[in-house]
Amino acid sequence: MTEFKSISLATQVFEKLEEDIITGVYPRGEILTELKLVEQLGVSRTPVREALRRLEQERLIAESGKGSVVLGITLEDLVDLMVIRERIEGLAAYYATKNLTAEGREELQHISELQDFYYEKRDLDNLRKMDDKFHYAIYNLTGRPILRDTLIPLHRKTQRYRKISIEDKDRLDNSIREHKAICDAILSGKADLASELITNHIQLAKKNMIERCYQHG
Amino acid sequence: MTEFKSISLATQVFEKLEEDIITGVYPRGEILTELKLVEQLGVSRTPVREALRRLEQERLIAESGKGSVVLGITLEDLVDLMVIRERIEGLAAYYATKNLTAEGREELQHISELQDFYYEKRDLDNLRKMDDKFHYAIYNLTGRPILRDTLIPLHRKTQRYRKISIEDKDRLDNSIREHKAICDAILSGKADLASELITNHIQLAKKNMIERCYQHG
DNA sequence: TTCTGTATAATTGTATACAATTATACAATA
DNA sequence: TATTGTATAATTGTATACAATTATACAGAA
Repeated sequence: MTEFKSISLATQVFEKLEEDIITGVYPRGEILTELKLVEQLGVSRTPVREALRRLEQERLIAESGKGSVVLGITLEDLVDLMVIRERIEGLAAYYATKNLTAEGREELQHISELQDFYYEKRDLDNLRKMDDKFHYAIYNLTGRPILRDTLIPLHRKTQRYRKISIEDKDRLDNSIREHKAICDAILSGKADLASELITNHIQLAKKNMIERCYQHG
Repeated sequence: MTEFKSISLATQVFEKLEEDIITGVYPRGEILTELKLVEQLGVSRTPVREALRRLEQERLIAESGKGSVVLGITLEDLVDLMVIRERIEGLAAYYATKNLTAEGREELQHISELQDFYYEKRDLDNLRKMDDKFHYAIYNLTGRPILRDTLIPLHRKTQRYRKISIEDKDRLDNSIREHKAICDAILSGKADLASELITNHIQLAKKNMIERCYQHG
């Protein structure tokens, strides 16, 4: 049986605001007041407040005397996000390889096939989602909560700029090739190789993102 | 004039619970229900709930159907916390050196002197607090929010095990010496040296913590 | 003008009532 | 005994009233 779970309004509000802040719908500097969000989202203050406290904890907003100010992700932040990932994501790939389970193997293969499927269709939106799924799968397969919970927000916060990056066809092609190579390394138990490949992958992604985004911005 | 700021109950509850979970007052696996906390802390459910949502975001607790289950920090977590710090804290020291301000310089000198003061008095509790202050000062001096906000929780979560570690006199002595050397490097503008020294510092701290804590636990 | 005080409005902080959900105990049934 | 259904209790989810705080505008004094 499929697992059902009613998602609380507080969580829905959090996820919507998180997405909108990360993708820039709410620009840096904008003031979010509880009342405004209550009217805008049609829920009471309680779930709004809980969402705001969680966003604060993620450093996506900050209290500002009057309302919460949106911090969002700057280009300077992007550089740091990628530099940190560059330094620790190899570790995640290493552990994922060492702790690979049968289900993990299947999951990675499934993601790899889906990636091909969306690539054939030139479906950029879903390809970006596959990038999420691919990296999240690795984080989860590590079996190391600290590593996973450190990396997930770092990856998620790059979302806005990744979107811009994969509009570059060359980069998209390379990215998919790199994913495949990493996948192969993990599935064949080559932990050190997986680590090295993912570090290179992030380095290349960083380079492309920064170049393109500094032009756009 | 000194800056006053009334701290909300929600924040006080959060900080107390965070500390108690990290230091093990609430052991891993314990169930926290809102009602229990309301009675225990003498506040209403609203601030308790906000605190719980923030703790969830920090992955110190998790929902469990019935109440929130305490996750806390395991020894395996400790290893990962230190490995990650080992890989990125050098970057923080580098930026702190490059972006050093007059106030930053004063702050570091002040912390260094206070450290000597408490060392003379063999005041372990305050010495641990100086370790916090020293590392937080560096994180803040980077001027890089992502780096700071990634490192602060990683450092804070090691608290319980650091306490055990500095009961070892040799380790305490070395730790203080290492702090001094890092401080000197930053103050004299040697960014690469500061980076290298702090990486070694964390590596040594990690080694000691793990050895001692695996005995204790 | 610039500063200071004060009233007012805007906003957040807290408590609590009630609704909805979920777990639990226990009886009834196969 | 094992399983299912149902009532009950425990718990969380949400809305809202009221309190406290904070920002703002504006008048009056230096």
